[in-house]
Amino acid sequence: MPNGKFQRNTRQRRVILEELEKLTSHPTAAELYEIVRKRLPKISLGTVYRNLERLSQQGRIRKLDSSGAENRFDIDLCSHYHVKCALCGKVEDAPDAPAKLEIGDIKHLSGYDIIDHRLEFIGICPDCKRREPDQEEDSGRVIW
Amino acid sequence: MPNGKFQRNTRQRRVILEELEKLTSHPTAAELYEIVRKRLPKISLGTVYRNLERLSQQGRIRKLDSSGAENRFDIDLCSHYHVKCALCGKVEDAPDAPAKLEIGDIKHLSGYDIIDHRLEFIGICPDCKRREPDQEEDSGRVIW
DNA sequence: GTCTCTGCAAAGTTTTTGCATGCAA
DNA sequence: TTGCATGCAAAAACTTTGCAGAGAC
Repeated sequence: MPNGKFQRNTRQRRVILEELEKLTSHPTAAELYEIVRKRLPKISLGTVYRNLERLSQQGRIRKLDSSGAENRFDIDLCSHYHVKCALCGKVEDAPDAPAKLEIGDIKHLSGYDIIDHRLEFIGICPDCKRREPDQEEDSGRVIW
Repeated sequence: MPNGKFQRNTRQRRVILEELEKLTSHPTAAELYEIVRKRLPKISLGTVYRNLERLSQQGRIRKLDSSGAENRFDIDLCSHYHVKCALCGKVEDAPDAPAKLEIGDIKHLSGYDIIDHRLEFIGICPDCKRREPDQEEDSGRVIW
């Protein structure tokens, strides 16, 4: 998939990609910036954004921003689903649901040519379950 | 579902909800602001945001922000799926896929207690198909 | 040497918030 | 009257961009 433009292989881009690969959860740009900064203290947030954008245009990573103010990024090795915690906002990979095949077969819908789909489960993660066994009322953290 | 707080039934909130009900697509806060402004010229963007937030906490509408910079809002009459245009970013309702039952049965996943799920199809809408029969390369509008 | 990428900082967007006043109940 | 909601404007949060210098090839 030609992007038209020649791209340099910079240290910054390599480190960003490497750190993203290490993570099982999917960080926001700011979170990734903090992580990358441990290895490249002088890197700027702008560079992180620019690389994330470029990598996602190349299809090497994917923008998620499934719910919440900030975008999150994911290594796009193969398509898969996500689970999101309704309380803390964390996003992790979910094992492929059996529904995958069925959904993947849909090519046309409401006049649209379907090229992809995204399935996200919303729930309470183990950490949050432990932290607050049952928590209702408006906590100011309703994300969806 | 108690929210703890007494809520007034203001003209602004009513109009926001009414206009949202009229739409088949799911607007951003700014789009809705422009629409509502035709009926209430003095309403402020802040009020639209505050009401959208409150309504979504009550569960009367739902924040989508499925992909893209801005959040979108949807009347949450019953749960359903969405189709999003990869080119123009428009979001519409999709007919329930047969997969629904299957997916809905999943209650636990990766240690999470699942309380909901969201399925979004990504494709090219009829308008965009007409406008640019086939369009690749970086158009500066890659949304996902 | 050429041309892309970076760091920095400024600017742009989207969303939230403080405060005095307005208005529903 | 009470106190939540509004309008306005300022601030905050997140993202993009311009530019001169650095670095990849």
